[in-house]
Amino acid sequence: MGSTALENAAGTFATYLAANGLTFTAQRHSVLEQVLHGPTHFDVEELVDQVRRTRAGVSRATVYRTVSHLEKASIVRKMDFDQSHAHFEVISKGKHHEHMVCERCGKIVEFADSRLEQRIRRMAAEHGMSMKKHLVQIIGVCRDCSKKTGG
Amino acid sequence: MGSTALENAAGTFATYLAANGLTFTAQRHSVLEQVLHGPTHFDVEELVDQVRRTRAGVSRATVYRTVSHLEKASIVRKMDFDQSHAHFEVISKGKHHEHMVCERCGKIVEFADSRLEQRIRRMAAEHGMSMKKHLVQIIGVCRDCSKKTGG
DNA sequence: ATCAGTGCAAAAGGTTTGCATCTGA
DNA sequence: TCAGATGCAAACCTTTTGCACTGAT
Repeated sequence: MGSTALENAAGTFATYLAANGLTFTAQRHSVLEQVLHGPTHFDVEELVDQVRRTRAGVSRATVYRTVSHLEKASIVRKMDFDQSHAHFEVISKGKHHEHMVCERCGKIVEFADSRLEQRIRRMAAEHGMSMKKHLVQIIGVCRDCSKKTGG
Repeated sequence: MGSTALENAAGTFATYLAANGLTFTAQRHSVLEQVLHGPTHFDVEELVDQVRRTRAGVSRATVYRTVSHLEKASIVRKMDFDQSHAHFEVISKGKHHEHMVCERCGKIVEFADSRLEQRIRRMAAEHGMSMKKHLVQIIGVCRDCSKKTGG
């Protein structure tokens, strides 16, 4: 299942582009490739660096524009972890999950809990909200950091 | 209990300022007052306008600096609803709550659910995370907007 | 040819900061 | 008095955009 996920995503992106009369250019290939090979969580500046390391000649503007397309194609998802800059997550074909963020080391741990999800759906329903998406974040100090200096 | 909450918050702020060798200036009074009189959720630009309406001569910089102090004093709390600009919530002495945001009209509804909180505490514990705070957001279309154009 | 894509540099927004001046305990 | 506070404008940072040029069909 190594390159399969990549091929799938590439297919998804190609479909999205075609459906919108857009072109799968070399630059877009580069950006997609780096997004899929890189960490699950990233911000655009990191991505620009990554892409530049691999392929010279992709401008910052193009990276931003491509990420925006990847978002529309549901290959990445914008996360509002921080107000200062955008942060994205590569959407795995896996299950929905939430996030824990360590405020000391910045590590992000994913978790899922069906009872939690259930509760959230119920709350939305009780308030007459047609839920499009939801977000759960736990901010604290992770196990490793607690060991180092105390929780 | 009308002005009591205000007096309490003013007291809290005064204590915070004193504890840090800072001064409770006229400008800081103005900003605090507007924060307490204004809506529970606000962004700085709105606050600048509000303060300006009441008292001329409070600069944007001072409003930003004061809000930052209010945050440290735990009178307001920064919310990461949106990556484009900071959004704050006045911390009521009331119970903890989460938020639902309508993506059509921007309305924010607060809700609380002990089972949800319980589940979150459990998840943190299971992952060895010492939780400092958490965040739950439900994004969707509210009842009113659903009525207007369909959910 | 034609229409989209790209790069560059400038523009845009929100937020922060340097500095000279003012002020309150 | 004198450290802290303020206002202004410039600086900052991330993200977006205008425009002329390039490229693929």
